[in-house]
This record gives sequence, structure tokens and C-alpha cells, in this order.
Amino acid sequence: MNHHQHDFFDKVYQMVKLIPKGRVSTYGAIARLVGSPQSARMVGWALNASHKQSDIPAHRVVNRHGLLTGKHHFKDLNEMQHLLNSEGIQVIDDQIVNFENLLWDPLKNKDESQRLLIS
DNA sequence: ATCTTGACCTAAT
DNA sequence: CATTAGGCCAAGA
Repeated sequence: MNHHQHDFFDKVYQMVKLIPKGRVSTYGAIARLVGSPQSARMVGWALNASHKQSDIPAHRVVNRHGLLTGKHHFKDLNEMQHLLNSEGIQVIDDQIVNFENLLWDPLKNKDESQRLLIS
């Protein structure tokens, strides 16, 4: 891995770690947060690599519609949903219930960008 | 080296 | 509402 990628992956991990329990974010939102708005796909790659490590809540990242498109990359098919359920999030047919209100996107929500500056 | 495939997204049509 | 084009770039069926 070269320096660019290392920085990118690391930034992704730092941002994903900031997603609060009971909330979710999206690949695109994380990409914007790390300053690479067109690299949503790479966020998926980073999360894929993150499974080797722990303490990175990859299950809190879903696609822009609130679908659990990454579920096949967890060790069990239902692990992603189970983890979300255990944090109080309801999922029906791979769709996060009440997605609009659970979305964590600091660049689009004033309160949350404030929280981001503090951390 | 070249080509394809993705945990994706936005903008334009 | 749907479809498409383009961008991103690591890994390798």
C-alpha cells in the first residue's frame, strides 16, 4: 500500500468510528467526510479490509437508500442486521426502518458537524 | 501490461 | 419516476 491509500483507509476508519450507536451513515457520506466525494466505492474497499481489525463498526455503513448492501461481506449472512438490531435499529427486507432520521451525516446536519469539530 | 469487477454516488437526461 | 454516463481505484473469480 502506498501512502495515499493508507491515509484514505485510515481516514475512513476514523470517520466510521464516529458513527454513534443507533445511527447509520452511507458510503457517499463517508467519502465526502474524508475529502474524496467521488470515492464512495473505495469506502467499501476500506471497510472490506477493516474486517481483519476490530472496533470498526462497518455494519453502520449502508448505501444511500438505507439498504444493507454490504451484508454479504460479514461472516454470517445475518450478522450485519443482527448487529444493527442489537443497537436498536429495525431492518425489514434489508432496508433500515426510519432511515432518514437515523442517518448520520455531519456535512448535512448542523448539530452533528458541531459534534464532529469537538472530536 | 491490460481488462474486468465491484459494500457506490452524482448529475444529466 | 428510470436510465445512463462518468468518476473512483484496489484486487484479481
